[in-house]
Amino acid sequence: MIQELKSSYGHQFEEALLNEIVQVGTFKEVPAGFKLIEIGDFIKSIPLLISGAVKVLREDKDGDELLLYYLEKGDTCSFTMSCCMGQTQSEIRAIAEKDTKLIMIPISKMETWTSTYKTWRNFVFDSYHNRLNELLTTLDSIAFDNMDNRLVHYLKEKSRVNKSLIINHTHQEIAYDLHTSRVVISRLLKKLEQKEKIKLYRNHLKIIAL
Amino acid sequence: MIQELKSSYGHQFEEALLNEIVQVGTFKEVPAGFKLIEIGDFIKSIPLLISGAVKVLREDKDGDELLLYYLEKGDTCSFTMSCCMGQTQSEIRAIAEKDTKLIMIPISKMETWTSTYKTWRNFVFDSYHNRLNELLTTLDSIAFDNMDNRLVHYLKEKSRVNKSLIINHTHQEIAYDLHTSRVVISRLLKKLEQKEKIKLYRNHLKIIAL
DNA sequence: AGGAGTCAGTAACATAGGTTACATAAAAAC
DNA sequence: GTTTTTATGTAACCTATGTTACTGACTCCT
Repeated sequence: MIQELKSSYGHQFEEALLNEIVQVGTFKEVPAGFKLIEIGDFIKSIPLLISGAVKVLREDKDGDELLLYYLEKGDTCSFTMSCCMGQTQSEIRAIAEKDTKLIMIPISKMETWTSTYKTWRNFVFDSYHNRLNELLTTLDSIAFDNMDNRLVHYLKEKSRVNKSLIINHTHQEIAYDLHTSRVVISRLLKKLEQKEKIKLYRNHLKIIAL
Repeated sequence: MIQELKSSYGHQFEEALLNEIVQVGTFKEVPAGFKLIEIGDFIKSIPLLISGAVKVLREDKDGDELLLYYLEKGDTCSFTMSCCMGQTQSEIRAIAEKDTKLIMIPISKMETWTSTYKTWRNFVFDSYHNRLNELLTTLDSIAFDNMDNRLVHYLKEKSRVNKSLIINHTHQEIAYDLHTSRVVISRLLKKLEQKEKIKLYRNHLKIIAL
C-alpha cells in the first residue's frame, strides 16, 4: 500500500502524513461498476484515489440520472468531505468507472490533519477548488450547449478517462448519463458516423476523430 | 464595524478571531448593482457578508449569463476562496443585489487562520459545503426542470432575498438571469398572471401566491 | 436450430422553447 | 405637447429535443 500511496501522493504529502495515512487508512480495491456511495448515505470515510476512475452522478426525484464528472488518481471526493464535515447525507452517487484502487480515511482524522498538516490542508482546498470548477464546467455544458456538443464532449471525456478510443456503452447507457433518451442519442451518433467522426458497432463505438 | 461583525459572525467566531478580523479587515459598503467581482479578475481579498445580498453569475463564451445563486448575511464566496488559494482567475461575476455591507479579508490571512482557528476552519468548510449544494440545486433545476418551474423558483428566491413580494425587474432582465429570451419570459409570466399567481406591471410585478 | 431478449435504425409525430416581427402602451426626452 | 425610447403583448414560425412505434439484427440460452 505504501508504494501505491507514494506514487500518487508522495510528491504532495510529507513523510509523517504519509505514515499516518498508512496507519489509519484502509486499502480497498473495487471492480468496475461497484457502487461506492449512494444518495442518502451517511459517510464515514473519505476516499483517496490511487488508480482507476470513479464517476459521480446526480439523480432527480423521478430517478433520472446525470453524470457530473469523473474522479481520477490523486483525486478525492469533495462532496464526501463536505458531507462528513457537516454530518449530512450524500447528495450524489459514486460508481467505479473501471477497476479502482483507493484508500479510505476515517473522517475523524479530517479535523486533526487539517490543523496539523499544511499539505493536507492544501490538498483539501485544492480538491474543493477542482470540484467546484468541474461542477461549473458541467453546468456550462448543460446550460449553454446543445446535445450534439454535449455528446461529443462526453465521448471525449470517456475516452480520456478510459484511455481508449473504444467506448463500451450502449446508446441507452449514454442517454442515461446525459439525461436524454436513447432515440436522441442514436440519432446524433448516426450523424457523427456519417461525418466519419466515429464508427458504430453493437454495444460499443470507436472514435475516429472528434 | 465591530458591532456589525458580531451581529453576523459573533456566535461562530471566538473573540480573538473577531479582533483579528477587525484589525486586518476592510469595511466596505456598496450600492445595489455594484460589480464586486468580474470574470477573469485576480482576487486579493475574501468578502464576509454583513448585510444585503450578492448575486453570483456565470457567463459563457457568447456573453450569455446565468444566475447561480445569492450570497447573504453570514456567507462568503467560496469561489473567491478557491481562486485565492489557487492563485487563479475568477470563474464567476458577483454583483450586489441590493445595498450591501461586507468586510474584506486579505487572502494572506487565509492560510494562517485556517491552521490557528478551528472556528475559521469550520466556517470555510461550511461555506464550501453550502456552495457545492447550492450549485447542485442550480444544476438540478437546469437539468431536470422546465422553464415554468425555473421561473417560479426564480421569483420565489428573488422575493425571499429581497424580502418583498414586488419584483423590480423587466422581463428582459429576468430572461438574462435564466438564460432565455424575453418573449419566453413574457409568455410564461402572462400564463402565471392568468392563473392569478402574480400581477404584472411595467418594470415590476407582484407575487400573489406562488 | 429455434425462441427470447437486447440493441440499434428510423419514421412520424408532439412539444418546449427560441426567433422574428409587429403593435401598443407607458415613460422619458425634447 | 410631440417625439423618442423602452417595456410588454402577441402571433406566426422554426428547431431541437422528446416520444411512440415498429423493424430487423445480433446475442444468448436451451
